[in-house]
Amino acid sequence: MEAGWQRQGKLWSNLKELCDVLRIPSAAVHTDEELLFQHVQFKTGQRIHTIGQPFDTLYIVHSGFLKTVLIDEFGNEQVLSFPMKGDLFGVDGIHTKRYASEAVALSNCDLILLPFKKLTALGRAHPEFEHAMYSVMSRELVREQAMVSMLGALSAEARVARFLVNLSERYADMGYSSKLFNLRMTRHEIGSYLGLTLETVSRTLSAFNEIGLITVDQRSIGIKDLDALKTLRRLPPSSTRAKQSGAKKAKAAASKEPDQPDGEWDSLATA
Amino acid sequence: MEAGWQRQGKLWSNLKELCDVLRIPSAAVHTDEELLFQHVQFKTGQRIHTIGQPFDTLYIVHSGFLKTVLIDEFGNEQVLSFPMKGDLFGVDGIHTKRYASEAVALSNCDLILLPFKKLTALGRAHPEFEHAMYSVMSRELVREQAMVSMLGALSAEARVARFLVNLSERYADMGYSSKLFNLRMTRHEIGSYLGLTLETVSRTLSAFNEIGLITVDQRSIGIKDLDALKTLRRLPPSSTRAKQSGAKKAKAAASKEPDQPDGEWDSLATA
DNA sequence: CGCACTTTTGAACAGTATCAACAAGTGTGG
DNA sequence: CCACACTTGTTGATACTGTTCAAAAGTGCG
Repeated sequence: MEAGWQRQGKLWSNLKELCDVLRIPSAAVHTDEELLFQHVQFKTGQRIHTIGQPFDTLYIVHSGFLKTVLIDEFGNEQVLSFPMKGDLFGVDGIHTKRYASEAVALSNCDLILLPFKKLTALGRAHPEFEHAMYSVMSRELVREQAMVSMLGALSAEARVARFLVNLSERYADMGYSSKLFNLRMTRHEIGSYLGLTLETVSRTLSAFNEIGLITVDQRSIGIKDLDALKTLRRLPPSSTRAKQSGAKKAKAAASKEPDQPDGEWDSLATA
Repeated sequence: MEAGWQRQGKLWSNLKELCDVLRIPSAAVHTDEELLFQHVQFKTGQRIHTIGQPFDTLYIVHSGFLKTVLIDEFGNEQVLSFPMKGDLFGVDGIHTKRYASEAVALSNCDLILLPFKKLTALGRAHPEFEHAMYSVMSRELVREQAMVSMLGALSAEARVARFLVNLSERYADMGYSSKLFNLRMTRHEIGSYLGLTLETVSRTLSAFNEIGLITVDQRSIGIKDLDALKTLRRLPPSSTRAKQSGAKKAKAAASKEPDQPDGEWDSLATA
């Protein structure tokens, strides 16, 4: 038992662990740093913060999957992002001192709390940490810009294709299989995220399956032709598709290859 | 002649002026602060930075109008924002140390240079300035989120309407008329920004003009019914529109009311 | 003055949304 | 344990919003 913060099933992290999760260099950080960061757990469906709630802390995903949403004047959800391991969220609360969006757990989650006061204090003590925080916020902004660009210019098929490619790369980053994974969100949520209806998402996934780019079985996705997905701009007409149905009846259902955690507390089992 | 930085037609600003332009509290700032920030001028059409160019400084618009764009693999521009007085841009360069977007002057511009190194140093010396910078970056993120939401959920008419409302409010903030102003960008650029074609933008403006919400004469826009623009979700069918053309033949062409600067160097004439 | 760019408007078409029916899976309570 | 309600996902038919292609007029600049 190396430290007190290991008690209670790892409810705390030190600065080095925080940096590692965020994928920022922790070289210059003193490993003897006393500062500890509290973890907090949420179960599937629970709300982390709501719109208008007073802001004081940022969240870093240690494990699990979430969505952040905006709610329009008539209660319709607009999905903004699907935070997962290593992502920071809550940043939109800094400006008005109130969260501008709502965050909901799509699976059981383990989050690291980063009080904004602590962040600024830390930035003053560790210049390279301050730089890293600006960098992470910049990364978020670039991500949003890419979303705007996608929504503004790409067809439905291209959006879904890029969504799958991004997810695949994200899973690879996290050390899971990039070829076989489960979606943590519904078609409706994907559609909202991509500016499409759930029917269009469903049809597009079916079409990709038909031409052998992927396999689909409910939430289970198998990537079969990553390059095609990456470069796809628009689908060939369905008349062309009808013929070439060959070797692609391999429903992914049977394969039980270990792809990603599905446990009670995602990747928290390493106690 | 109060200070050396007034020489050469106001090429420098102190910290207080910087904060004022950014609309952040400068109360705690020492007015005797020695630090000066260089200005730089760009003429219409000039490029401030390009994609991939090494990043080291942020820009704050002191006067003038710009656009920031992404360029896709085949050279198509995707407009991301239209920075104007008080806006910060270049933030997307922090993460990868290279600008992720390109900024172009739509009018003659006067920009304040904020070297990123200077920003971080300043943040350490003035905690409230550091907080303000986080706040401004958060504001940018919220703005991008609003764009994503708009592109994902609103009809073409609603997008154009909201664009006009935002512009109107922005002009009001800057002290210009919110009821009569000139667009600094082409229909094509507006369309790119809103995820529409230039034809749709043109048609929508014409339709708004027909039903009396605005007056349009090329780049000149007159706001006639702000509330209707704010709440507009979708236009009544054109068959309905045909009848009710009444008191709205007032082409804005004749009115030469002073609305905003159009000089050689926008609002730089106050020397 | 001429040429390139911008804007407007029309007509036909295409891509998605909408509406609807149904199937499969999940949880609840009798 | 099964009946029932509810959520999620698939697929089809149809309508409609916005794009594409095209033509012409207006604007501005060298």
